[in-house]
Amino acid sequence: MSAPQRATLEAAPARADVRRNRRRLLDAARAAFTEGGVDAPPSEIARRAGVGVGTLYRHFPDRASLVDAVLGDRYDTLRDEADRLLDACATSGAFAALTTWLDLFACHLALFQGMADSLRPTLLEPAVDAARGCDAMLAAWDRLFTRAQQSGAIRRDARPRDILRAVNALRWATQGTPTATQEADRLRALLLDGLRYQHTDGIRAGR
Amino acid sequence: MSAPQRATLEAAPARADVRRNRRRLLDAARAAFTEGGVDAPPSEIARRAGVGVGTLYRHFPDRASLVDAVLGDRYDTLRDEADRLLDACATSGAFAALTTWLDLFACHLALFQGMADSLRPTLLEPAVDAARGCDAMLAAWDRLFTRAQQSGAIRRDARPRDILRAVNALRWATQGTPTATQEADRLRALLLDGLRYQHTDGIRAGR
DNA sequence: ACCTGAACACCGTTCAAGT
DNA sequence: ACCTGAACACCGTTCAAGT
Repeated sequence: MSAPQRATLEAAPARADVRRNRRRLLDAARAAFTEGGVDAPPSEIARRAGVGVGTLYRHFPDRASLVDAVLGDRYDTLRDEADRLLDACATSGAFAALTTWLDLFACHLALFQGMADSLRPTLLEPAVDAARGCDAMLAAWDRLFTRAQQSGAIRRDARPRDILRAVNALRWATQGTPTATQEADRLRALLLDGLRYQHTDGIRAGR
Repeated sequence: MSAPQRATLEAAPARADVRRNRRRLLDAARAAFTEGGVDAPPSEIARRAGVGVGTLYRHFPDRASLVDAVLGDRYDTLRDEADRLLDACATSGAFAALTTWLDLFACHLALFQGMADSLRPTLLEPAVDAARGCDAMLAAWDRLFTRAQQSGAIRRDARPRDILRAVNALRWATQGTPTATQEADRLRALLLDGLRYQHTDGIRAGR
């Protein structure tokens, strides 16, 4: 009864000026995020958009919803890439598919300053956040990861969500430095070598 | 001329009530950190200590100095442990020494909530913070790490500071969950396997 | 000298008034 | 319905007044 109405309202707001405000807010937020990271002050975003702060809060009740709206269909794209790479496993190998996708994921994390912090609760298990439109992506990653395990490309005693959390964390570790991306890549390569390390003696690393 | 005076003043404040206030502030801060993490509000710390907020700021101008004061000689202890383990390399092996020390480091990071965030700038290179009394520890870690590289226990294309940043980040990734320590241990073990992974074909992991 | 806590500055969010 | 921005709540820091 009310479900279709809500869907319609969310998809296409009634008035033209409301759509225009939403568009302006998204553009302003993207610009502010690019310059100051996802923690850019609401007042600045509203000022850039030429609207009052109240309008910002009316359109996007909390920061997560604003960030997600700016991100748009990025998570869908990442899911599609994961599915595409799953098909490519047969020819290119499961490990290559894994690292290729994680490069894309790392690139996504580097979009704005503060993305790693923003995503941390979402990647926890059980997730603290309601999943922010990235459920499908996470599921696709799980499939890709499981395939790599089944093909013997990576060790079996690792969990898919762990790796995402770790990649996110390694990005966080280097943020704010001029060579952040380069250093995060290096740390990720190290982690991935650990992931494909095959134990020959049954002894766990560490203690 | 003025250096000895300053040292004397820092070591033993003139008045008894000043020493008492400092002691109370440290006890209160430790308690507040334990309950609410290192970001515990100054007002709460002052209230617990039974002093005004101004007294807190007089004794500890910024939060980093308060955290470091509460930490006390922990960094010296960690440095001593690193030196001790350096001597033990001959008998127990360099890799075991490395992982043992990193376990201690990880344990240190778990002392209070928010420790990872607090330490991140300090572990950057070039360090953003003035080194917070952990220079000696970092130097000792460098020695332990170099020894492990020379003995062939770990790969040569890794940097000591990288690993510390990564271990810090992996702790950050799991903080706030009931099984944070356990999960951080698991991720660290993965990273360490990557660290001792010896390339047999010259091909780097990932692209 | 040192301590106090009101005052100040700042920032995120809400909501009464206006269109 | 939606928009505005002053008002509110909150929190970290400072500093004039007091001891």
